[in-house]
Amino acid sequence: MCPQWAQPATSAMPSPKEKPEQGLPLFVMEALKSLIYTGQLKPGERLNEAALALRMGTSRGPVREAIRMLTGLGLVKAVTNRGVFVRQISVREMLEIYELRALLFGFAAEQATEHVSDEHKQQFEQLLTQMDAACEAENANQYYDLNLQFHALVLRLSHNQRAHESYDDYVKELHLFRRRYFNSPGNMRRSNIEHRSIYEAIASGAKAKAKSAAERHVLSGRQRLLSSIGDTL
Amino acid sequence: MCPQWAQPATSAMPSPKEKPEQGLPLFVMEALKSLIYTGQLKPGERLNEAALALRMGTSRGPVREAIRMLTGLGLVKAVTNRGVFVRQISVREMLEIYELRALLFGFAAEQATEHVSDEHKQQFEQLLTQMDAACEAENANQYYDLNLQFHALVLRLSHNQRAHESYDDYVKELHLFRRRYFNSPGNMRRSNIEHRSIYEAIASGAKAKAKSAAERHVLSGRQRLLSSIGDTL
DNA sequence: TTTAAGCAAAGTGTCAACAGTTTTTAAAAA
DNA sequence: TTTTTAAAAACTGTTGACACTTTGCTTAAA
Repeated sequence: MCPQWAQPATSAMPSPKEKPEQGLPLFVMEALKSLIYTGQLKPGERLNEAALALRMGTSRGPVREAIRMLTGLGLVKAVTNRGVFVRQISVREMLEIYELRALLFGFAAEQATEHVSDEHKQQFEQLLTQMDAACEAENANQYYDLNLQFHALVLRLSHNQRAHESYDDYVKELHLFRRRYFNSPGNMRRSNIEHRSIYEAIASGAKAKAKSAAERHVLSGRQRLLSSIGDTL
Repeated sequence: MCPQWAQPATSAMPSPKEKPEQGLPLFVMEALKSLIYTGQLKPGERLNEAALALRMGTSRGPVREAIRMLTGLGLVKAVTNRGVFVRQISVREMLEIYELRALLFGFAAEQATEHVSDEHKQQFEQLLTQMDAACEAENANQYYDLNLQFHALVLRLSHNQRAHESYDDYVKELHLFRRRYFNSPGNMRRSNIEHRSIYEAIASGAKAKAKSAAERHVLSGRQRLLSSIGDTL
């Protein structure tokens, strides 16, 4: 469900040499974030300060500061004298977040009807055909990437930067859900049909329709995820 | 617009003695948060590590870690080799956040129609009469406090914990807006009329009406704030 | 008087050492 | 074999010191 998972899962740790003078803690934080999102650090797992410091080529100080940033971001949870652990979200939380994501995406689609230009329409159509192609090729990684772009375009057209940020936060949070999720070709096709109806509503200026179609799209995605959990339970 | 601002602005710093064994960084972070929300640390102001450490009775380490948590929370912004500064939000950001807050509150009110019980209705009515009383007494602090409780009750009845958290985050973020805002008696009265119509819609199970009334309420609040800015510009 | 260079003060960035707590291991008793 | 107890190993928590950067001030030249 995430493009960067496609990369070979080698220890793609940014070289400690290239410490872009922008702060060691920030550098370490990005590295940790990447470790979490790529699944090299799994939900529930503990972060060992000394080991991480060694791996990053720094002392424990900057590592601790990076970890604190992550607690602020809600990616990890600290327990006193015990360590910090990668956050794990429950099914209930997952459902709640999907609902908020649907709300936000519906809002964005609604607003997008007022800001979409011919140029944007071209971008939309290009994305849609590319996604169709990815469906045919059953290329889940590429589909996921294009899917992200589609959603990002809608959010951008909402002309509410904060909404875009919140939406991205929710999506990232959903990555902390226990299990990797892989789109089946059938799911991808169904999903792209929904994309098309969202786009058409936006392009034709049908505010209410765009909103409800966008909301339903996210909720359908939730349902697809939910049933794929049921399968593996 | 905020209850804790009512407290005498003495250096109400939690005594460094009572370090509840839950972590010094967390303790310091709470203290800093309080300093920011009470306005003792104003938006744009720099946080001096050494001075804060002295004030908190610790070394710079825990203070730095606390500050990092705040950067993760978005309350402060760090600039390398220069220090960290209390975040300042622009008018544009303020407007955007209000819009999201409206969306969320509308959603909560809509959902609340499905979970409201007789007991809750009693709580609502009590809050509303108390707010009426606060209007009469022109007690802005008390009104603000009750107002918070009213909103919290709606959010609680949404049965979406994450929505409640996001809503609170938005409200807190709005505190970083440049200027303190004080409710005029007229504003309080208008606001409470809106509260009543929200409650009545929720109590009668009118989903759509509850939603739109709640959205409009927040947007009206934004408008009231906006015009109070215009006055002082 | 104004501008520029250099110096001092203040502050942030990083680290290694030490203190206290938790977890693991091992040995002894039941 | 199972349970208890005790020592040790592994970590987290905190601190003071030191390096480097920025800022402000002083002095000297234009």
